[in-house]
Amino acid sequence: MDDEPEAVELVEFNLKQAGYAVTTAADGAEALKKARSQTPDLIVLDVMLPEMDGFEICKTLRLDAATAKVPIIMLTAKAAEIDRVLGLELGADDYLTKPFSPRELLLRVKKILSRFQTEEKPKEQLRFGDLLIDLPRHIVTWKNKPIEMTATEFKLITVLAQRAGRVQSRDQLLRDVWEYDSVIDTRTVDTHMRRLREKIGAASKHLDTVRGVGYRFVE
Amino acid sequence: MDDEPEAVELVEFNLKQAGYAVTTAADGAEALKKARSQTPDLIVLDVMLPEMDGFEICKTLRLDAATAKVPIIMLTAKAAEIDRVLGLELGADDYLTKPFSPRELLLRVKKILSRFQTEEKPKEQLRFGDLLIDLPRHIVTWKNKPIEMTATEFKLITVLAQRAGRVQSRDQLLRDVWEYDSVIDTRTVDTHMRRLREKIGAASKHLDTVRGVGYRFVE
DNA sequence: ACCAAATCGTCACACGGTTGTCACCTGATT
DNA sequence: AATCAGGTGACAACCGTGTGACGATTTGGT
Repeated sequence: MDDEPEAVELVEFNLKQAGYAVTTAADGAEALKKARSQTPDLIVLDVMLPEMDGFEICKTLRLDAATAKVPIIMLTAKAAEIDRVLGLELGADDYLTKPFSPRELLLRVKKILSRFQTEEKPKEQLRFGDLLIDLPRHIVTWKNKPIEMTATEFKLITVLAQRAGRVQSRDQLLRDVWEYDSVIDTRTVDTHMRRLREKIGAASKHLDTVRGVGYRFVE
Repeated sequence: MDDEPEAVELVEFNLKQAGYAVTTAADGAEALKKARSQTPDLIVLDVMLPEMDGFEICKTLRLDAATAKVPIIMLTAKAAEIDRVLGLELGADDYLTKPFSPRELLLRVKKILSRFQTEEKPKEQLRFGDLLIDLPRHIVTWKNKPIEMTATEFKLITVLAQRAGRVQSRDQLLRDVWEYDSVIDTRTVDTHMRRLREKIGAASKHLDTVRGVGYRFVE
């Protein structure tokens, strides 16, 4: 999130090289929207932005419950701004004065993330690209649009997503989705997978069939 | 409690800003004395201190019955000290490596305090658009007009609204609204939901049925 | 204490969505 | 070519929920 396209690209490139998943935004409004919908692990925010400046965005992020706890690293040109940036009013977690080296950025990112990862919480949401599974709300959305789904289908996609990457046999799914030692035909799983795929449309790319074994959720 | 006066001031300023009552101490002896006489809710302790170092103070605090149970956050410069700080010998509750951002400190303080103070005060009023639920007054209004409601119905809508967004199963509702290990039929919940919906009229748009799962209050 | 009204839990019924199964088809594997 | 695993369409049974009604209990007023 920056004003100079090259700078954005530089940050993006370096973080991606380091193995982080990166989303960028061209202006403040987009930044807020994306931060809200994706709740990232960390936000790198430039003070200088078109329309709404970084200070405003920072404050707004802190006020929204969805983003209040997301650590923020501010990019600033003036050393004089540092106090304000780190202070209570804005509440950024760290800062970098421009120009900065990619290595420096990575160090800060690593430090912040390692510090905040110590707080572990049971996952209430599963996100894979545009697909979001919200457990307590019992809602699945694709590109922020809700997908109608029956209780069984919801359970099925949840179990698969929670074991993403690992193949689940039909018997395993019957045990975990239908619970008890279901007297149910294993082919029933196929039918539910079909209905699930129909409903989630493009998101069905996440649902792999592993011939002779079972099904697998891929990221 | 720190060796560098500025750092002490920084911590003090930020904690006070956040609404905490703060007492400071210039050295270890003073720290021990104040801690014993005031038994604070939380102690922030720098490892580097004149005369008696933070490790010693920490141990001493733990030995004294008056302060043994007070949570301690240690400030340390060396990451290598972390194990010792959190270990059994010292038994600090959390740590921060310098330099740290004020926000980070606040987060830790909040986290620790919330862990030790199980007490949470729930909101007194819940507002969703034109719908207002006033807990202490035991009144529900829609567009400022009061809605007559029985005690059970009020409890029901309150429990649902307090967990707004999250689906509540019938069993969960029976536990939380009717209390007891209710010998009550889960279908009873349906009946009360119906009566509730009738009474609140248009506001019933907030009450979702999630088939096969339970009910959900939506904003 | 008595009666009337309100409240509460349960039941039976109806309706529509959901579910499990089957038969058939397609594409892969041998 | 034969076989097998999985996709697909259709369908009947079932299940979950909304709804109206009823008796039991509680509440409140006289």
